[in-house]
This record gives sequence, structure tokens and C-alpha cells, in this order.
Amino acid sequence: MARAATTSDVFNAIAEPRRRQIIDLLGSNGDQAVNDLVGALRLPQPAVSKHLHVLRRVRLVSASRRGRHRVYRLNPKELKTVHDWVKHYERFWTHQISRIKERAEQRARESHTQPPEPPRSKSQTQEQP
Amino acid sequence: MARAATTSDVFNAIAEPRRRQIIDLLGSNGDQAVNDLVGALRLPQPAVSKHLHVLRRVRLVSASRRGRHRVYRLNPKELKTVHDWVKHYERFWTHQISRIKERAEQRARESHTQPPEPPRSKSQTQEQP
DNA sequence: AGATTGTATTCCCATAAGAGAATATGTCAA
DNA sequence: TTGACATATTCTCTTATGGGAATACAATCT
Repeated sequence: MARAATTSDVFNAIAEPRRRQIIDLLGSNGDQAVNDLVGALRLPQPAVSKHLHVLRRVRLVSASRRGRHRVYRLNPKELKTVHDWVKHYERFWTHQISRIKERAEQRARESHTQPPEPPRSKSQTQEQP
Repeated sequence: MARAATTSDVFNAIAEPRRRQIIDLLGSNGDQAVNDLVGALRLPQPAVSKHLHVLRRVRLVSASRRGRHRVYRLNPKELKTVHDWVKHYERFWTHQISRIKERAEQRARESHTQPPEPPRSKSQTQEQP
């Protein structure tokens, strides 16, 4: 199997930095026509249209005609999926107290799931990628 | 140019559902050896090793030898990048009050950036992808 | 040393990507 | 109509993916 389509998922759609940039622009400046985004992103128009196409497939944006322009609007609710997933890990970097607590729980989990193995001569080694 | 490498970025790394699953497993069950993950994911071992390789490249996990096992540990701090980005949009779905406020601000932004265009015969049309 | 277990790496394949260039479609204006 | 403008679609190309299968490497046991 190849990599999942960018349109298969919000996670895949926002993996592309340009698309996050588009989201940010629509979020901070409000609705925009394609050419406004082209100007801001300094990217050829077809590229922008293609990115918008992906974002529309996953419903992160919606489009409406306005004269000859096509105005895009952010639909931020679709980002909730991402937020919901990643917020579980928020506690790991927020407050010192939570972090200390986390480490204790971590150790507890380890001692539950990892029954002490027989002693080993060469013990654990930290590795770099 | 092709799509950015999965190892180029935390965003790209977590686009793959299996890798998010691995992160979740390491997060909830604590450190795990590869075979533990293989059992939980019901995926061939090489596949798991490859996903772990990607996660290690972006520092989402670290590995250490323990006898013949290789134990992987989650490094959740790397998810902060994602959280920081997506939390800007949190207000859009949390409380009703914020939402109403947001809509007002949105309208304000629009009236600033979009000078009223000449009247149009066929007015705006909502479109589906 | 040889066998066994745990994990990583390599090779092949089908699929899709994003960029660039060219072109098609759609809408208003004279 | 013709033409200009705004946007979308289609083509080609290079590159990377993730799965499967086979194999390589590493550590321990007998």
C-alpha cells in the first residue's frame, strides 16, 4: 500500500505546511478569495487551488462564489479531531507538578507490565537514531 | 517535488494512523518492546519496526536495549508543536459564548478586508466538493 | 560453536504526492 | 460576441510511501 491520500484524513491534510499556512491565513484574516491567498503565500495560483481542493475534501474549508471570485472560509471545527487526540499529551509539558506525577505513574505502569527480567551482564544502552 | 518525507516533521509522522496508535500504546501502557507492540497492533513485526524508525527520526520515541529486546519510550514533548498550532482553534468549538464572539469578530474582519463589491445579479452560492 | 529469539534492513511493488506548465471553465464587461 | 479576469483541471515528472517477503544482524542459551 502507498501512503494514505492527503484527502483521506484531517491529519494527512494538515501535514503539508502550505496548507497549515492557508488555514492560518483564513483564521486570522477571515474569508479570502484565491488570489488573496496567492498574494500572501507567494505561490502560483494552481498550487493554491490544489491545496484548497484538498482542504475542501476534508471539510476544513468551504467555498462560495462571489462574483467571479471564489471565497474560501475556514471551518475550524474539523480541527477538533486533531486537538482531541493531541490534548491527551498536554500534561506532559505543561506544569512541573503534572510532570512529576506523570513520571511516577510511568514507573508504576512499568513495574506492572514489565516483570523483572533475569540479571543481564550488559545492561541497557541509550541509542541514537 | 514529491510529498514531504514522513520523517521531515512531527506533523507528517503522525499523519499515519498506525503511528498514532503506537504513540497511544506507549502513552497508556508505558514503555514497550517491539513484540509487545506487534501483539497489540496485529501487524507484522517489520512494519512495526519501520513505523518506530520514523517515530524515532522525529524524536517522538527513543529506544534502549534491554537484553535482546529493544524497549521504546514515548517522548511526548515533541507533540507540543502540534498542540501549539491546533490550540489556536480550540475556541471555535468549546463554549457557546466564545463561538458567538468569534462569529462577531469574523464579521468584523470581513467588513475590514472586503470592501463592499458592486451588487451582483446571481449572488453567492454554497458549493459542495 | 550452533541454535534460538528479537529486531532491523533490504528489495519489490502499486500508489500518490506536489511542483510546473499548459489549458479548460466560468463570469462579468464593453 | 469578444475579451479580460479569476479559478480549476489536466499533464508530466521525480520522489517517497507502506505493505509483504526475505534476509541480515544481535544477544542469549545450550
